Amino acid sequence: VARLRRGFYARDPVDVARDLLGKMLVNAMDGVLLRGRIVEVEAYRGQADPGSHAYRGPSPRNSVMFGDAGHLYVYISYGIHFCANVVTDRTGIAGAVLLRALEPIDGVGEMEKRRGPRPVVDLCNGPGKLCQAFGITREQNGVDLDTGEVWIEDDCCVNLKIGNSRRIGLSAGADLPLRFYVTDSAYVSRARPPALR
DNA sequence: ATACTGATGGCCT
DNA sequence: GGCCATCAGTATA
Repeated sequence: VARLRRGFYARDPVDVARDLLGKMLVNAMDGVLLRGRIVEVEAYRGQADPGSHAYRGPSPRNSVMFGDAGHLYVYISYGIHFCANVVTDRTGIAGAVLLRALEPIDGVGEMEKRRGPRPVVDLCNGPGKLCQAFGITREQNGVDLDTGEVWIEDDCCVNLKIGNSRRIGLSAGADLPLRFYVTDSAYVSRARPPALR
């Protein structure tokens, strides 16, 4: 049970994405310890990835994607929800991994309080849902996972069967197979992933 | 089971 | 003005 360090994140986003499956997202911001196992992610590149926020170069919104690896990139989705990414790759090279679904482990009561009463399986099975359950907002944009009150730790979870599909909800870059998920998990955002084409 | 829709902020051309 | 890396609700089968 050790916090992942910056070196883990400072690699190609596809490698980081695959290696994040099975790890624990931890939030100690509010005095309650929230913990969830990462079961679904998507990799985003910068230039060369038309589905990425960084495709057209740096901007005020995407600037943390171009910064040091191991920081959170949080943005507002559809004006209502938040989505949380982990910044990857070398400084100056944009790359990120979107956290799409978690299996709730610790602090389930607190998550239910924030999400409203519903089945545990529906607490964190989507990028906006897990941000709501964990209390992640625009305020956490740029938080350092290496030193901050939010981090990811290794849970020694080996033997995972990893599935691969197109990314969800995109038009540009929709054909790239950059979504990864734990095949047997009931906590992913969709039972049937979009076909690879 | 799939299909649509409204909510709603901010970034983009 | 148009377009989203979404979600919960409603409708139709």
